[in-house]
Amino acid sequence: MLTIGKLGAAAGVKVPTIRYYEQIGLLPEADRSAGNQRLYGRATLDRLAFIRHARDLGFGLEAIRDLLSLSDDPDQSCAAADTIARAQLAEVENRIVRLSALKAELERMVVQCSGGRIANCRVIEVLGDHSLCATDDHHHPEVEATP
Amino acid sequence: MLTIGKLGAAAGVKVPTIRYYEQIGLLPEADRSAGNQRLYGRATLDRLAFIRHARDLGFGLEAIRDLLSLSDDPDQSCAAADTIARAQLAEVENRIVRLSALKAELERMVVQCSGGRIANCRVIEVLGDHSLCATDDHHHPEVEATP
DNA sequence: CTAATGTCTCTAGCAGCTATAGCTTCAAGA
DNA sequence: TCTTGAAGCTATAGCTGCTAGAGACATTAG
Repeated sequence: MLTIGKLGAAAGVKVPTIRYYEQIGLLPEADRSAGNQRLYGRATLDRLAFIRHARDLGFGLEAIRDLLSLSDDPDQSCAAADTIARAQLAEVENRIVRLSALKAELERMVVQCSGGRIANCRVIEVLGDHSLCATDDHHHPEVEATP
Repeated sequence: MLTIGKLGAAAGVKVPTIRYYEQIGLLPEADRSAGNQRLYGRATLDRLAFIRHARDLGFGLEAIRDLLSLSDDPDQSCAAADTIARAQLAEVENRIVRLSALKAELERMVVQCSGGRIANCRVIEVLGDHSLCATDDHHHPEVEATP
């Protein structure tokens, strides 16, 4: 049996995070020692490692909750798990695309900065004037499409 | 003079967000009408557009606070602004790298999922067993380096 | 004049933890 | 055996960057 500290070390999760996961019901309520301290077995370690790994892959806690309940029920169809994973993949791809646009814009900015005074600073200038922006990826729907 | 709603529409920022920015001191306290409603001029519109643009580029509010105070002082050196922008660029690049690793991992997962039962689901399996993971990008410092 | 919209303040909530305070329990050394 | 220090406990508040709601006042169009 593991104390909460050992469990955290074994799974790479901080102690308060474990308690938090228990609180929101991602982990079951732990058994307690005579002195009221939480004790964990292998099953919880596996579950926590699962959660940690899914978090590392960017899944949200609600998605993880779903994945866990799927994994608790091995006879169910794989489709739901597949759907969740694909949604996560799509979101990651989306984020990469958007970040790449930001990266390009930031690069333009810093490359053009000549290192003089603020008055001529390209960074400040570009930030202040959206029309100097190359990518129009980040436009404002509220402004353009007022129904 | 603009009411808060017009200002928000003009800058692509929601009304409560403007009040929030005022509250945390990113925007100055607005002048008020006879009926106590906020009124804004060009200067605030520009400032808000600056903030919005910087947010779009992923800058945090504290970085924006610094950038704003720099832009208020045109004789200062550009170096600080440049540093902030470069830090932001570095962070964006970092995020892209990490997300790309996640993307690869998620792709491996969903491609290998044969669509059968949970018991054989690759998605669940990979999540449960870190060693099935190709990228070891997301390892646990707390576990490996215990001083 | 009235009705609809806009604005006001204030408070609480979201994710996903993290930190603090003040306490109890446990394990190891003298 | 006593003592110290680390680790555990609960409960609460804070973090970022907003967003949503309640209930009251202001403004504007018809």
